[in-house]
Amino acid sequence: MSRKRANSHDVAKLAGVSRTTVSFILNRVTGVQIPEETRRRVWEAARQLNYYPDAAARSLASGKSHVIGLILCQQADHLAADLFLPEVLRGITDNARGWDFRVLLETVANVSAPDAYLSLARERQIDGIVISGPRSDDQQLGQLVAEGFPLVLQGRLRGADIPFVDVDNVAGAKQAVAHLIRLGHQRIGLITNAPLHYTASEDRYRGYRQALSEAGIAYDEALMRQGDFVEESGYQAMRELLGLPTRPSAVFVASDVVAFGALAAIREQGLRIPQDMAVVGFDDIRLAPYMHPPLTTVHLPAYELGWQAGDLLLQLIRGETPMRTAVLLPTELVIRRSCGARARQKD
Amino acid sequence: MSRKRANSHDVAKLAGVSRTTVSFILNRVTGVQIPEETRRRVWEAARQLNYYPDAAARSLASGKSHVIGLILCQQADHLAADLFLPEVLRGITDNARGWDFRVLLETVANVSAPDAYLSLARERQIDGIVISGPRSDDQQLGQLVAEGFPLVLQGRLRGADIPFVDVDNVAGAKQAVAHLIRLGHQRIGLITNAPLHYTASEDRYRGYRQALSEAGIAYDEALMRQGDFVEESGYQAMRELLGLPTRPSAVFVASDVVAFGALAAIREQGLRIPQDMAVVGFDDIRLAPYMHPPLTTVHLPAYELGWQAGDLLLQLIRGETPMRTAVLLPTELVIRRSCGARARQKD
DNA sequence: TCGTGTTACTAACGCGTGTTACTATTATAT
DNA sequence: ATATAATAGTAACACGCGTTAGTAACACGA
Repeated sequence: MSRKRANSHDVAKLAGVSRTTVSFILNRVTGVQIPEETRRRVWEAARQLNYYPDAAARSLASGKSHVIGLILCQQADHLAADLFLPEVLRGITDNARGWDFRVLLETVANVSAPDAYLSLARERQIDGIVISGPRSDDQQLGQLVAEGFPLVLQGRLRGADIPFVDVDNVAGAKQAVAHLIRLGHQRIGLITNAPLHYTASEDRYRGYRQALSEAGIAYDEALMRQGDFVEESGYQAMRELLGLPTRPSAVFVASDVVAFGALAAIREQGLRIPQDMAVVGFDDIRLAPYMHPPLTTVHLPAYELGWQAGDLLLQLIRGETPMRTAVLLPTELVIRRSCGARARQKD
Repeated sequence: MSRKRANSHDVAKLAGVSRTTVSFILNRVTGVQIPEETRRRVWEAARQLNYYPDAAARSLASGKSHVIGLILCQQADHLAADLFLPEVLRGITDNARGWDFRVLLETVANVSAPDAYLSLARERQIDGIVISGPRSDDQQLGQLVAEGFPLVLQGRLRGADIPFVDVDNVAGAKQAVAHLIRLGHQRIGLITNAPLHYTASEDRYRGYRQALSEAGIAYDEALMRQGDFVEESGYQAMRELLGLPTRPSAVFVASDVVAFGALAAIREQGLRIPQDMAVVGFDDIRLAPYMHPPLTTVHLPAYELGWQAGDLLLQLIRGETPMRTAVLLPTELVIRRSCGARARQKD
């Protein structure tokens, strides 16, 4: 028993064929005629020698690494508050696995660093890249796009014509606010999920305004506050809204995590939810059904988001021209107790 | 302007030296004497040609991929409930980056699949591996260990002598329960974070029993329930404890997520926390300070966990013999409102 | 018998780098 | 003047695979 790794040459020798034939057979190359018996012999030899083709040699020869990069651009705090990452990861790795691709992960706190992830592409370590939470001030992004490197954004970037996968934030927010209006609310506050220069944040803000507009309710800037990803920002924003001369009767918080802080602020004032203040969130994090009260919120298909991003990217890598390079996934309003509508106890 | 990627040969030509010299200079090989002027010329040529060494060729030649694998073995539901993944990822990628290593991520729902991640190692795609949430029935794991492949577990596996990084679950749980005892509680319930065959779960159970034992309180099996990662399991378990003829006056829930379900169950019965039922959790998830009431819990250093796992693995890859192959990170009890001790309002 | 396919392969090149062993030149010591 | 050592490199092999172009053997119809 040799201690050394077997290579395709060893397999070829044992099977009594050439290395070329081994390659043809193990890679299931089509258009080559090889009798079943020979194929069997080669497979058996490979099994016997415990042969695994060397990934580096394969990449070098084929020019493809069979790896895609996933870049997380959120800064530390925001990343930690992203409760969907596990699902997104699962979605993208599941899809990649189906095409024999692997996923390389990189976290990038500072997008404007000279070489945060560009070298991954330049060194040919990856065949394509998914960028989660892209920033418009990202120089490298523009370069990669210009070079025609396969690239998909997870989260939209306004003003750039780059393939992306995102949730329909406008429609989702609109749905949430329309629901509150339907319940009779006229003064509806808004706490955004993040500063408005984030596309998702702006979109949810738009949805809010559209819903108001279509119901003939005037937009009142006094009722709007900007959240900042984390619970604390929701807590603070809500306190401000509660301190208003005439406070709103309902509030749409464009992030469940931020809403979690808002709920705490409302309870702290001794107000009842939803009687004194109705709340609708966004994201439908796992904890939402168990909040106090269970949170009405807009469901976000996290797994699907990752899966679709992978799908789109792999199409680009294969050189296909996808029918849609702009994928907007639908959301769904999940009605629980915090909005005041009748609903089941949990979930 | 040539459209093709530059390779080291091109750089050599432009700088007027041999390819070998280029390699020496760009890789900062020590023990080779080259005047500053030549070095400058080569660096300049590389810059000018926008040269990035090919990762595959480099791996093939050196036998090292400079990539480590991170395998997430939790099944879908449990993975989604793992709120620390982003922090752990950040810890491990941060560390890896410092040594010029990348992180390849794989999710594995079914550990007993014939080749869930083994091929990553066999194909030489990675130089080492971190396995998060290892299972004792994992065949591949044993194989890798037997082959001497650099491997670190994140989460302990009892009965196997494999390098690991984990949090000190026993001490943490003990600390939590001792705190409740100090507050005067005698009948203290336990809801585990997961079934007991999970090492972390068993350890926290042990810590619970140790604390009782040292206080001279008899262990009462009737007060113990097994959680199962998710909120719902905590909700159900708590309902059972509340249905007991004489219910406990406090409960230690060995997971904040599970505790979140338990809190909902307690409130549903109209009981007050902590007056009617004190609660201490485990993990210190971000939402803990904003729960109703803010949850007293055992802080878990997630970033550090990832960082240390990477550190240990990279030592093994470098062929060093780490001074400790068993890393137990300390926890810290964070006192908030749910336990009934006096504390600041938030955090 | 000759030419044309068809079947079942193989020889050999190319991918781009790391690295060892070796050389040519110059400086220094004897 | 000659031996020795330091300096500044280079030639050439190895890494393991994918892939193109080509070939030997045989069948078969004209």
